[in-house]
Amino acid sequence: MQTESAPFSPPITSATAAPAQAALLAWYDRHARALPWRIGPADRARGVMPDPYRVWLSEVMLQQTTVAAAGRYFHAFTRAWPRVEALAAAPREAVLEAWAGLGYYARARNLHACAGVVAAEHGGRFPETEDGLRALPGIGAYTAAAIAAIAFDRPAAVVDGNIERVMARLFAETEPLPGVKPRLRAHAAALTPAQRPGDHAQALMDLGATICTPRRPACALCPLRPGCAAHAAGIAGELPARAPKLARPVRHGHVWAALDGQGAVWVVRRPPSGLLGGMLALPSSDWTAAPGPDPLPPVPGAWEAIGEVRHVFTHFALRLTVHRARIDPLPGPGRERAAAADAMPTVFAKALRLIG
DNA sequence: GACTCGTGGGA
DNA sequence: TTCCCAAGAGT
Repeated sequence: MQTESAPFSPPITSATAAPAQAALLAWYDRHARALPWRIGPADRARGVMPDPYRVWLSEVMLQQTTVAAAGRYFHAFTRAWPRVEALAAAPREAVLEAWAGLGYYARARNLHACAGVVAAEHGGRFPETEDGLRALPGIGAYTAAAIAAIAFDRPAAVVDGNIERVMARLFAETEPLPGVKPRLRAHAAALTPAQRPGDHAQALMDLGATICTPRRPACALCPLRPGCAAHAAGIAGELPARAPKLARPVRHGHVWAALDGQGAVWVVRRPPSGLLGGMLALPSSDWTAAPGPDPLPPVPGAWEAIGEVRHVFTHFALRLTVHRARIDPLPGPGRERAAAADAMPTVFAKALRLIG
């Protein structure tokens, strides 16, 4: 039933929330992105609901991560572990290896821990309430609300970066992030409908990803334009405001690639928490602020410095001097080089590419 | 509230 | 090249 939305104009209030919600859902019915983990609006209207396991898995993968990057990993994970019980039963090392390259590795550690709790303490079923979900490892305020809304159609106020941006513009909130977050959350909660809350949340995220974009928003195509205070003021593209960001320091370090005669490379496992925690790696020095003299290699040998790898983490940049030597037999566990690169965080994969 | 914690793609 | 930042969580 396609109804002409009633007129609404800024500021959106309880009196005009309903027309805005209707306009948004009508737009979503026509323009929803087809995503591997999503049940589209047409199927949902027929009562088809998504698998909570797949919703959870996708939401964790999508934390601070693009849809394009998460897609490949989503297919690999669902193929290897189709259900939460299978993921819970998998060795931790296998899960971390499958996550290698996707970043923010605490997500993988928490993912495996969460699967264990759901399988062991909840009979393999995800809790349906925000509070129940929020208590699980790796599920914070956003992810709990997203799963509750998308998987269980609960009217939870879902607030991610997209929705923060949409709310900042819709209500012309000019105070910078992160201080303005509580106000944006309140707006999102007030706009959450009792009907189709899952589609509403996904509609706002799609709108933020395709129309209400960070730069040069396509306001001409936006179903919420009639009620958008920022558009009315001509400042949509400038919101949300953000606190100025700090410079990124540079750190320096060394990695050693010990190779045997069969093309295997010596691999180590990093400490279980902290940066790249629990991940497979090449032996490396501490990473320090100044490029001091070459430290002692982890084993004696004919080490040769063959180049430098540059890599950027969230809060610092890294320059690693890469050393190579023939060490046979290896001093510890080895792995074929291409397979090792696939199982390691990107900074070590770069070093392995360098040694050719 | 302020830090820590990855990566790749686009402008 | 450089900057921005994308479906945030844990401490």
